[in-house]
Amino acid sequence: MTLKSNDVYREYLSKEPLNDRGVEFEKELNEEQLRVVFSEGGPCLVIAGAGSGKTRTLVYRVAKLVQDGVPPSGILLVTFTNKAAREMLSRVERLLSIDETGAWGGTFHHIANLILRRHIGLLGFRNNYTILDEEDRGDLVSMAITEFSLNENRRFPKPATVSAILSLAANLSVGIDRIVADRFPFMADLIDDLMLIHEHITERKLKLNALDFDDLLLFLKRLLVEHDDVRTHYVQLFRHILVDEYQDTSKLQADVVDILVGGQRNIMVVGDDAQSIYAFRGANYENILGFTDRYPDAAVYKLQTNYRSTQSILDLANVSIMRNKKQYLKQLTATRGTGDLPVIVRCASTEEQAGFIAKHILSADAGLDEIAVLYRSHYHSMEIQMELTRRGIPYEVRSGVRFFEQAHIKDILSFLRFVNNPKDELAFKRALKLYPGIGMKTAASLWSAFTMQEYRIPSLGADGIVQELSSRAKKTFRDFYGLLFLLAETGADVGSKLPSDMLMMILKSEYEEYMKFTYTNFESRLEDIKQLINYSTRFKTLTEFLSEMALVAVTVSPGTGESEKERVVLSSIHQAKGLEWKIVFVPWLVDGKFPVIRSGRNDPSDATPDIDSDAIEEERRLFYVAATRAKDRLYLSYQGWLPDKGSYRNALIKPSRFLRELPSYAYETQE
DNA sequence: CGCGGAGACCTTTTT
DNA sequence: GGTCTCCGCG
Repeated sequence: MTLKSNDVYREYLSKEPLNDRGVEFEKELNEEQLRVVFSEGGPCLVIAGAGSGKTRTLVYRVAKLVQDGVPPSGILLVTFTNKAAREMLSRVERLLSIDETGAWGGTFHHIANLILRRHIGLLGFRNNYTILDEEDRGDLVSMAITEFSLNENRRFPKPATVSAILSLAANLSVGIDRIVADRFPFMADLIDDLMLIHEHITERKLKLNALDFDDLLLFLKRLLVEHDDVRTHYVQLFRHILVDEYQDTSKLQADVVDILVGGQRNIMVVGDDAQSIYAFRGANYENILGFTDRYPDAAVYKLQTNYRSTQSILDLANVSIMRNKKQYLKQLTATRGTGDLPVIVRCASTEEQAGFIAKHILSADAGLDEIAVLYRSHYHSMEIQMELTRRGIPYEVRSGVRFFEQAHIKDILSFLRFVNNPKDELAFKRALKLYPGIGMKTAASLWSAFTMQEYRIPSLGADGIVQELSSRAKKTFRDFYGLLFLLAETGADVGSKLPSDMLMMILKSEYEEYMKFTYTNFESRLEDIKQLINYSTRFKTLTEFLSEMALVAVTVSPGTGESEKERVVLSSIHQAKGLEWKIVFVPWLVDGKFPVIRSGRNDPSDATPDIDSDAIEEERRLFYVAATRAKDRLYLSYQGWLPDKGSYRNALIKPSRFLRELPSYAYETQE
């Protein structure tokens, strides 16, 4: 069946104009996009190039569904970041001139959490479970390593590596042995130990009543597979499922989606295989390549018109990505004309590069908020930050330390974490150790005393277990315990006290005194905590607040000009996905830095100086993502000299292979 | 047993 | 820069 989309669209509008915004509809979407928006139910795969308006298409699709009478709560919109979800839903709201769509929108993890809170009892957990972040899981792993003395005879990989392996196994739905064989062959002799650790921390998490990020997805799948009634409920609830950035979904996530789609098969996925940059985390682009095998009746649309960049920028991106073997062929065409050639800039040093960027920012014919610096690794931004600060250019760093992951924020949150979930040993110890005179040992013995009281705060008499402590420790434990008692005072229903009130109580307790005493940067810590309290006022329950802390990434901006509206954005390329700026700088295009060469690979059999092709292809896609963020101007820069580790001299450096492999017609050079 | 200081080491990307 | 480890003192 072929449809003349414009006709359909006109007919549709004549019947039901999209309020006063119908005009926007016509202006913004092209024929192909309209066809996607108006496609009748059923599976739908949209393979769309960079800058093609994928998000817009999804937004309009959701709006149309709502207008067609699909209850908003029957729409599940899965996006990559919570921010993207919020933005998309608010665009739908504006489009329909309503206050709230009521659609379910968010990341896989967010949605999993919403569903699990209601049903996790079926899996043996309690619904006040803690969500563990990467650091917490790393701690669990290292505790296991210590417990089994795995470090004694040989050098054991870092907890983060172990964690990554476990995570990949979960997300790709395969055994640990497969992951090790495929991606970590040099660890083949450690498989038994890895299994041991895995089993151990799985048990441990059950005891802690805690789930890590992967568990959220893993348990959601289990819940849906094992409990027919729950599955039926959500399959019927979500009449339409839309997934953005499908190229970056993992096997596990695709499985969950396939289950939720059920018999209705109203699924639409949108993605660009050329922008798959999360394989290291278990993204599996078999999902997008194999979509039509799983849904043979799927309608497939290719969006190849680019509305963002000039043709010169696209040409450079296209010619670069052509070198990748694994891809759908797409030929992007710009609607915006040729534009200026991208510029490759050779700088002598890292500092000079920072100077160059700052100078061009100042002389650019664009607002500061239309300019971004996108880099491969966080530390690439160091000198640039310094230079921008020096010249008083306001900027905002979007990568790096997240606000809620800062030690002092996690410190104060650990009180709440514990009150919310009294089985959370990690939180108990973390909070307790903040008090002077309490270290590892004391915390551990107090924990075992506490667990004897069956995890109930009010039932524990503080004095009952402090007798053997030093007098200083005694006093601090009484303080600590008194505070917990106060926080949990309401007894049965912890949720009846507002999170912000609880944070205030912590601050008003002796804790503030200790903080003043312990930290030299007390003032700035206090400032952060006040910000946290401010942020927390929008949450009514503790569980909701803590979930948000765990699942939403808000980065700390050490940048200058907090109050300025116009700020240059400094971001990792990963975090810049889906965004666009008039002018984009990509620094550190240096051999070994971008693409990254993992020097830490202790694989003796890996004698090849080259990086394996899968990894290099992912790096190239990353380069592609970076280049296609630019609308008008693209500056690619590298340093000729870099400080060499181990010697006093600077080492001569080659430009990145991504620059060397470009044909000379694709760019101009500048010193 | 807690804690602070000194020095080494390492830096991919993140929900 | 940030974190981890070791050491010596109270």
